[in-house]
Amino acid sequence: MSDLPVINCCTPLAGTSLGEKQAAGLEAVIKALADRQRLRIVNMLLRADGEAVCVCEFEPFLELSQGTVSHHLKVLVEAGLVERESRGTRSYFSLVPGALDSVREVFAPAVARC
Amino acid sequence: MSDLPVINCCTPLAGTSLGEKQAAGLEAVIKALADRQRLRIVNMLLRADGEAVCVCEFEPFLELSQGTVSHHLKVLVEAGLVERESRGTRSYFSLVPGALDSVREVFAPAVARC
DNA sequence: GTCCTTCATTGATGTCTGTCAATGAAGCTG
DNA sequence: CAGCTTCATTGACAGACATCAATGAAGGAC
Repeated sequence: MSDLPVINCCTPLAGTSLGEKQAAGLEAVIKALADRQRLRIVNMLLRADGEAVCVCEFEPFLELSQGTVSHHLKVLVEAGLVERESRGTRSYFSLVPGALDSVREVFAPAVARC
Repeated sequence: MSDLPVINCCTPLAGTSLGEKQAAGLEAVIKALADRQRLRIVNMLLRADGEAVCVCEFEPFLELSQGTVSHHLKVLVEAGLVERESRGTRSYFSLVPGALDSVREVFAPAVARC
């Protein structure tokens, strides 16, 4: 599982026939979002409006063990939706600009795109 | 697992703090989309442009056993994304109008909505 | 240097899920 | 009616995944 490119723009679901391989790529990104705790993480990051958020802020909100929080963040990073930044002994996370937009576009109707 | 209402409009992720319960509702819908075969089904339905599609058309495209195809369609129906219609001995499926739009709106940025 | 804090990783465990083969139910056709 | 077609459901099984507790790694404070 190398680094997944975030969904290619101009590849909406309504476009041409979706083969197994392309579907698998899309699946990887959507799977990263298909978990309630990770949705809450994305929710926090959206509300932070671009600001990076420290791991220590997620933990009390999610009420999960520290290791589990770290796991969820890793999943989001590997999906290309979130990026990590180290500051001293802490880690800060923020949304990759435009990543969620790409997800949104996948479900756009079959009209003019990009 | 009773019938899931499709995501409420005006409930974007960028809105207020997402609790466990709300996150679980969203999770259910996105989980239904987080499978490559179901993505391909949605892809076919989008390309059908509102027309209902027979099960027997999905099967050769997906190259899965008939029972598995039936399973995937059931998941999409229970998520509120797709609806089933019986004609004689056949079943036809189509996208629930607006359902994907609701998914899209969930990932909208924190600006003007609805 | 030693200690503490913060985070990542590992290993273990129980649950969920995608798949198939087999069976069941419901509608046509003759 | 009997037989056939189409689809849904069931049972079984392997693989994936969310979670925790425990351990490891790296940076700051003293």
